[in-house]
Amino acid sequence: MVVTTPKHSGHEHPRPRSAAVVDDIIAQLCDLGYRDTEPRRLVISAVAAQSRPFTAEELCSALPCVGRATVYRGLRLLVETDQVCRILLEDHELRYQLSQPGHHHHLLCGVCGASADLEGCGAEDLLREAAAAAGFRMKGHLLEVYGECVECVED
Amino acid sequence: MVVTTPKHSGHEHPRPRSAAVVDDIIAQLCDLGYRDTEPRRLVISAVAAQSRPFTAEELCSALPCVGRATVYRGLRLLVETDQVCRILLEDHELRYQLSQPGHHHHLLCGVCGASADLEGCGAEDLLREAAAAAGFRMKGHLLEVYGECVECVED
DNA sequence: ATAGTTTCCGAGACGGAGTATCATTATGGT
DNA sequence: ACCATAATGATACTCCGTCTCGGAAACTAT
Repeated sequence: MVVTTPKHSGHEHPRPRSAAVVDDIIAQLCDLGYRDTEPRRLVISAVAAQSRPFTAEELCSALPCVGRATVYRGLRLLVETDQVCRILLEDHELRYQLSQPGHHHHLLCGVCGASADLEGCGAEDLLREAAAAAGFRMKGHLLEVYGECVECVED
Repeated sequence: MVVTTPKHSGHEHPRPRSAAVVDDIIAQLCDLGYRDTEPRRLVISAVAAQSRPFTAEELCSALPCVGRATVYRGLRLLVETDQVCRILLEDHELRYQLSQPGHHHHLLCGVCGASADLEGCGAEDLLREAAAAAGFRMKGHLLEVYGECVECVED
């Protein structure tokens, strides 16, 4: 089942099909010196098939023929290479999602579990200033926004 | 009501007297229907004695004569009653700190581990707007700021 | 191709962090 | 003092992720 579930947004450059996504990511990993392996492809493929932020264990269940350690390793590699981002829910549950590289935050729906990207919200500068006012040099931050998405608000 | 003078004689910390802090928190808990117990006082006292955000396990080590489960329960109670706040480090380590009640964020120094409160930074409104622009109704958020504190920057 | 080198895999052991269980004890209202 | 019940503490357990290590697969050089 190759289902590319489009996300909320409007202007979207045509998302390659799942197979292409896998090839693309594998290519990038190869450039970094990592090998092109079957289990790795399966992990990437499963990640790409998710329409919602997912947990590592969910991924393991979705890949019964791939070792648990391999799934975790693959996931970690994808996070380190900025192909997948980590999402922290309100209850501190850790989830993952395929992401466009680059710094961004997430709007997370507590009802349906959907996530939407939030970019260029300008909060960074504000925080850096506020931190500086306290003699603090900001070097990073963690930000997740919780609430309800359009569909769930309407119900 | 009996006000037990806590802790065996010894060194005092330069902050408001630990005993008073303990009595105050215990009083609030009693108002909520919780009992005034010795282990509970020990936990609160140990929490109040910390000068930096601490982990639950650190607290357990600091209280060898209090059961681990009791320390965790006490900590959870303090968080639920808004006496103690949770702090999430960059590596996702969970720490705690005695806090003034009310919503606020933390500036966390990655060098010395110190934390400073950040209030009224205005980021909330900005986020709410940005979320609304995506048809998202914001109901909460998680925000931690990482960097270096004054002293550590100066070194 | 073939051999050699190195990464990667998978099964399971392991470890940290927090919760559940449950018999026992302590607390506080009467 | 009595007693219902909240709290404690030892420990078992779950969950999630990493580590270990022998064997397999993938790239490299020949």
